[in-house]
Amino acid sequence: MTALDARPYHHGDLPNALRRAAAEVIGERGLGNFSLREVARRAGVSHTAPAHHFGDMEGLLTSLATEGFTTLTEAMEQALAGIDEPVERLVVMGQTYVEFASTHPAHCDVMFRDDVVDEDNAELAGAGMCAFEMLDSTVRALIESEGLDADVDVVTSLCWATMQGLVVLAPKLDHVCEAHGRAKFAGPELVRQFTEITVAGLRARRR
Amino acid sequence: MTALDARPYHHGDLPNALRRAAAEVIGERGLGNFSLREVARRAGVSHTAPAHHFGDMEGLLTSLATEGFTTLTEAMEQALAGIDEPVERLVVMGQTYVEFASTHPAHCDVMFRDDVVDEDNAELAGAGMCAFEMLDSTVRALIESEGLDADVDVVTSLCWATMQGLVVLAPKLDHVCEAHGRAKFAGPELVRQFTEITVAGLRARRR
DNA sequence: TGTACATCAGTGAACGCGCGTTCACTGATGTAC
DNA sequence: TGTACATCAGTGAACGCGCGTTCACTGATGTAC
Repeated sequence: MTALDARPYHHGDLPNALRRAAAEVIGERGLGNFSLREVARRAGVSHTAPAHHFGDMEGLLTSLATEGFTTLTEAMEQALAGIDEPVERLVVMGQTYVEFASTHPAHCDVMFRDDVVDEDNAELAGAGMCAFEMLDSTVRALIESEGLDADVDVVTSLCWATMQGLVVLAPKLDHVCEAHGRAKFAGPELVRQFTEITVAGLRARRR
Repeated sequence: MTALDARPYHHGDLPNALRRAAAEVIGERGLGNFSLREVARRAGVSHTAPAHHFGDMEGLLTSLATEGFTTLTEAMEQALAGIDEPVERLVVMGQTYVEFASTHPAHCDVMFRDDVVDEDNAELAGAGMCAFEMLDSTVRALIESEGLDADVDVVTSLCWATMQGLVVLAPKLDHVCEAHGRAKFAGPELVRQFTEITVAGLRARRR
């Protein structure tokens, strides 16, 4: 146990503090103006300290992206608990993803930006694959349980791309709706409609 | 007419040269490492020259984004010439968009990055709206001609989000396919399948 | 047709700034004996 | 239980660099009279 007098020399949980600070910096200044020094400053640590844990900026951002995939996967697992019906699972996964994107924008910024992250990092690839597999297995379950005539990869890609696009376009879509004098979209409801249209399309093709 | 001796003091078409150079820089170093000085260098002009045309970096990138929307709209108009059937129009629009994204990655980077561009710029907003209207009117035509029970905004959003997501995820999807030992996706064919599934879903709901 | 002048486009030196990196260092912790 | 030493985590000064901005300037062009 450390004494209570002032701050100890060792931070105690610097890696986590740095990730939190990094997310903050990305949120406020954008990835374009990201700097390791600013992150260190916010974590209350000298500007050379991060190197001990992450090497350089790419290392820190890779770690942040990995944390993003892990957090997303956990949120999905929790939201999906007790839900077995494949279509409903797809809806909930989509809703969780859209929700995650709005509460963790900095993580999202980094998760799909290969130029800023080490794509070959094993942990990152594993965490990403893990999230992907959740979607993939649900799509497979849907296709098999209903005997649909569809390629798993195509449908998985369709679902993922749709959610990804929805997240990216959300501000723009709201903007357009405003210009058209219509109400803004409610995220979860839009996800449900997207999913149901897609599933209806797959079922229709089976006949 | 200027004489042929050496380069003239005035560039002649600096705004265009700067946009081309900017796209080059973004392509090679990413938006994160973008710099006005590097752009000026590539355009063969002093580093203070761009200010006369674009003010600052935001001005130049806003102009690049506007050019992106304009180019995209023109490409779509050309590709759609003579095609009247709404579903086929949607397919071709999607294919043109995906194609555009792969041939103009730098423009795309900038077109949907509001943090780097002046969102209130009238030209940019107009060019963006113009592209959006093409999609929107086609979706409206589809819904009306087939008497579908669907909200125009929802379907437009669905189409746009799907294409947007496809573009962003393309490298990642290819990567996953490789990992699964499957062939990579062919862009245009995937767009067609996505569109047909969505349309089938809309038709199924009408019944 | 000529001249004067305003305006526009581009130059290049100078500046201050924040950045990443390197370096020699110190403080804390764990482990071998 | 104690001591020595290696290792790990963090410091802070110094560096060189590319950046955007400012400034006084020059070269070219267009227009009024």
